[in-house]
Amino acid sequence: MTTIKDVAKLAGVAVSTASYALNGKQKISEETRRKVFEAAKKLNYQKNGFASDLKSKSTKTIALILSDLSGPYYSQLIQGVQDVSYENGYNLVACSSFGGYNSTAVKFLMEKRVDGTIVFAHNIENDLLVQAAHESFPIIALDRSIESDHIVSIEVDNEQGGYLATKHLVELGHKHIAYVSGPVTTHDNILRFKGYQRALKEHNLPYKSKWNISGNFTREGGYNAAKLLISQKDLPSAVFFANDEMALGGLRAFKEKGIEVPKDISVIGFDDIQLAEYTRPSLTTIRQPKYEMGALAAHILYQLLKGEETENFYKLSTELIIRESTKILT
Amino acid sequence: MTTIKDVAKLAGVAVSTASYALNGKQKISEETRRKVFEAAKKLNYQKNGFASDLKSKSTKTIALILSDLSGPYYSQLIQGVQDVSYENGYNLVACSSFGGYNSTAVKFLMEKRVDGTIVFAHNIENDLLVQAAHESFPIIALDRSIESDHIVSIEVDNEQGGYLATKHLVELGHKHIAYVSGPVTTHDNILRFKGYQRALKEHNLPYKSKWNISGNFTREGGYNAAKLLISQKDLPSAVFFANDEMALGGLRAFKEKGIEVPKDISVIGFDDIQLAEYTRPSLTTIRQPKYEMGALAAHILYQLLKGEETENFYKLSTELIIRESTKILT
DNA sequence: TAAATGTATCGAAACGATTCAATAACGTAA
DNA sequence: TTACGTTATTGAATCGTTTCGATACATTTA
Repeated sequence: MTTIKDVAKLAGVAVSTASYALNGKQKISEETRRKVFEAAKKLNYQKNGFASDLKSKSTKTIALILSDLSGPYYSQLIQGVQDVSYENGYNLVACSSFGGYNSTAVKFLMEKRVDGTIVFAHNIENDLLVQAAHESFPIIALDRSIESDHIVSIEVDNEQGGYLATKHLVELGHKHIAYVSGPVTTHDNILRFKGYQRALKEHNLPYKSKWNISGNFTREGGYNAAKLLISQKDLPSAVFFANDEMALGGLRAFKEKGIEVPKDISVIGFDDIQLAEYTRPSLTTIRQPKYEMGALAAHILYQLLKGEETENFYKLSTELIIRESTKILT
Repeated sequence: MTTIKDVAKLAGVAVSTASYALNGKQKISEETRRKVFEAAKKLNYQKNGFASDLKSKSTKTIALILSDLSGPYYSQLIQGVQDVSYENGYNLVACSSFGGYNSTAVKFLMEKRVDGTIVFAHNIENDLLVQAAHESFPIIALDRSIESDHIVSIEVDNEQGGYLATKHLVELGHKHIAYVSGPVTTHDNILRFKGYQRALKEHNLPYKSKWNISGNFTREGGYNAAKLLISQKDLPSAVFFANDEMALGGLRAFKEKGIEVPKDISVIGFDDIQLAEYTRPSLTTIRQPKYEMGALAAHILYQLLKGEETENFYKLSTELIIRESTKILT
């Protein structure tokens, strides 16, 4: 590989001069600048990014860490981050935390290969983030709440979302509302469930534990949960699936058993994934402001990188999207 | 930030000893190893990735360059790349070529911030790839064909796909088959169109230019193209949309005008995007082997990085997926 | 006991850029 | 002519690692 040394030699100038010329940083005569660029072109010179970063201690790049790079779920979030990064003239790379401690994500976090990062990956523990964060390496943690210097947390108000979903069903006249949960220990699930309970209580509806079924946040899980509900004696008149994927599985299960949605049973999901609008019936759900979340995260990160002050906790609210899968109880 | 120097000092050993201990590379006594790790932990030492990369000239990381990070379209491709990368113990980062010459992608390409790269982004020109590729920096170019050292091209057989789609319609008895094209200059579109023409010719069907409408590969474009077809006098009995997005737009246009698919008109797409199976009617289409493409690309890249020989051109074939949007002409 | 062998540790050079402080070159004012 | 200011150029130090070759010391072998 050709280095700046080679360029300098060919151009007949000092290495430092070549560097100044190439970066346009200091007064360099038109004449030598030309010579340097000519030499660089002739040698097909390209600077070594590492060497440059090492010296200048800045990469003008941030990383977005996701638990799964390939998830269509993230698409809008990424868009938000991307747009704001572009505006700020920063580079963006995405990497996955798949593989836990050996993952690309952890490598980027620990070895500071970027100027800062946005983390949306629950398989990375809080401790690790706390350890990695630093004055010169701010971290934005999405969908969790961490109390630590140089870390800003952004959460969607899952409790409010759970409440909204349940309230919608209640207002349609439903009194028997099942809740299909995600993994019971997850932050998201706990809060959504809390919102569900709050709405029930507020409307004086009893909570029945037999209507709380675990679905694991997967399509398959939702399918099985719905099957289980059906096989129990009295079917509720509405089901709140704690995410859309599970709701999709649920819709399939109901269809297979000849139970019509929304005629026989109302279904509501959570997330508003892209597919939600294309299912038959289309899915009523709680929209998470994903684009906004990404944009906000990036925005705050750039503020921190500029040394500005910010809050260290933000909460975004959700929105009820009414489609065809819920209707008034007759 | 604390450096290895600090660690060495605290542990009372030489810098080189600390490095050996931390990396487990050379014989180091249990005693000093312990001292070094203790010091590192106490100081919360984390190595500087740049410095390390600079010296060792390898990052154990590859980049996947996409024209749009957020596109759900890429999901399976990414999955393929990710799986193979994980098997090979390499790190993967994804970056976008949005922004052209100022994009993150170009920075990664030119400054060699990774060991090699897979490029699936048409807004990066061949010349740039040729310039960036190097013995120590192999590039896999997807969906285009480049003749150059250290670049391997992988293409989906678009011509065959176009042929397959058209043949399917012909075999269903259709004689009047429209083609809704993408941007006319794009590689993909040209080949798909070629396949369409070959199938027509092979079955002695005439090609009518009024049935070749431009749809720009977008949903909106497909919608407008379908509208245009409808407003022309004689409607064809089948339409081949050069991608699924346009087909989606087309379906909407037909529905709005009360033209039933597939009763009144058959529709076929190209790509087999995730939504294709959820539209009403679900979409008959040509599946591109995206996962396989990603996996193959990664596989070849790792072969090159190991210094092994490979072909420098690969072609993958497509598959007809029959769903509800096409039927026998009655 | 001296020589040979082996092991753990160390010092210094290197990677390829950036940047500070020093110098050279040159025109201008005194 | 000398002194000075300005501007373009340079040499050398530096960033934080890795790694080569040297060294010191302990152990085995002849």
